[in-house]
Amino acid sequence: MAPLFFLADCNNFYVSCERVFNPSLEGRPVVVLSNNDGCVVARSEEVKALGIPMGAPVFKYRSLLKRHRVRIFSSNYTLYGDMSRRVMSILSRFTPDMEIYSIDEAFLSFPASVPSAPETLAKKMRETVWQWTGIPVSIGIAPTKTLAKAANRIAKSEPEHGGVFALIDPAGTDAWLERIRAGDVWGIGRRREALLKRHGIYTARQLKTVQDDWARRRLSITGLRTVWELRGVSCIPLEEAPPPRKGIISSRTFDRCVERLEALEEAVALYVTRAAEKLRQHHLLAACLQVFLATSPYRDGPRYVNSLTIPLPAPTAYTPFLVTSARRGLREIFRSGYPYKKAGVALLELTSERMRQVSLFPPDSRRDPARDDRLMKAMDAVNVRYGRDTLRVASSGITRPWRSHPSRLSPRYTTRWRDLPVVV
DNA sequence: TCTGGGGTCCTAGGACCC
DNA sequence: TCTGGGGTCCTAGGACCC
Repeated sequence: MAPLFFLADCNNFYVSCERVFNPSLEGRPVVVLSNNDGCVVARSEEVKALGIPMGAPVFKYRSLLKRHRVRIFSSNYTLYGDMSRRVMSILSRFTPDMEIYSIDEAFLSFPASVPSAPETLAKKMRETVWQWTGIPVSIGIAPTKTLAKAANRIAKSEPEHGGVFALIDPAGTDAWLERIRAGDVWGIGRRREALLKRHGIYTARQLKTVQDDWARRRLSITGLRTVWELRGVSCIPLEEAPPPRKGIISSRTFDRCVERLEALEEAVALYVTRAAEKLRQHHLLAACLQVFLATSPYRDGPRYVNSLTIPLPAPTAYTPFLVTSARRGLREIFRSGYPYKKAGVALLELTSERMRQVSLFPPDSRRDPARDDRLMKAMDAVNVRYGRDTLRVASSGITRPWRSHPSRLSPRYTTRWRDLPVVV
């Protein structure tokens, strides 16, 4: 008997996090915005009903948001990350076989023999998460991950099922797949949906019956897997241990255009600082650094997009060296006279710091890497204790006029003492 | 004039996910 | 005026090898 996949997915996760600590938001329209307060990235049901799509640019919907008195929040990733950890740790009590798929979703697998009534088990999971965190979760159950995703969609869209839905019996599954658009299937994005439409394929049910060689040719190997998974053949296994990370990116859109090289250099130095912090947090070293900059893809006028990949002489996590390399790279690709809207860096070719490759020809034999490590440890420790950027490289700027400031941030209720909610 | 076959590796770009 | 950020994987094409 094949195992069953459960997909537990938090409903409107960011909005739900805000509501846990601010019950006055219950039953009212709420959105959470992207990094620059530019786009809508989470919507309450009331907002979905207004027809505001995911990713909607705020400025285009300003009047609609205002008219319906939508409560607007900047994204508070510190809060969402902490709430996510709580939800995941509760889910993990139900099975050791769990894959955390994203900040608000986890796949869990059970041998088909174990849950005699999978829906009952799922309802128990749901109730526990709700009771212990206040976050509503929906759960889809099926013999493949792709079908579990589809089942989850049904659980969410049809509340009469109590937030849990199973697609287990193959005969019944087809009738449900008939009602799901092909573009809503996990793994079918905009481009593939358009291609499918051109071939008369509109529903998940139709997608399931395409010829294998056609799917392989037109949708690539990943698309063929999707088709098989819709048929109930599991092709995408549970990944319990997260695969090693391939890269760390840090980038930001500016809230207005930046033309000066000096400002871009500051921004890039800051992004490198953030990426290097993450690198050390994961006990990794980078052997390669990429720096990129771009004008706005939305504006008319001259466009310029470029990037440069710089191999580093030896794998490192030493911020000052990474900053110097990135700034040098930036100066190479910078062209004056363009209104830049975005810049960023990526750290690539990551290796474990325990496997440090010693160079036969160190770039600077007078430098002692052990000393650099100690300096970074000290800097990280100070910044953890006294707050981010207490110690930083001067090249990342002092006033940082190019930086955007989210204006509708909620308190960090669960991770900062002075933001702790008070019950009166 | 006529110019092989088989293989690996790297990169850029595309597509997808949340 | 104002449009997110951080990831992964796949494919095609070019460079290179013998």
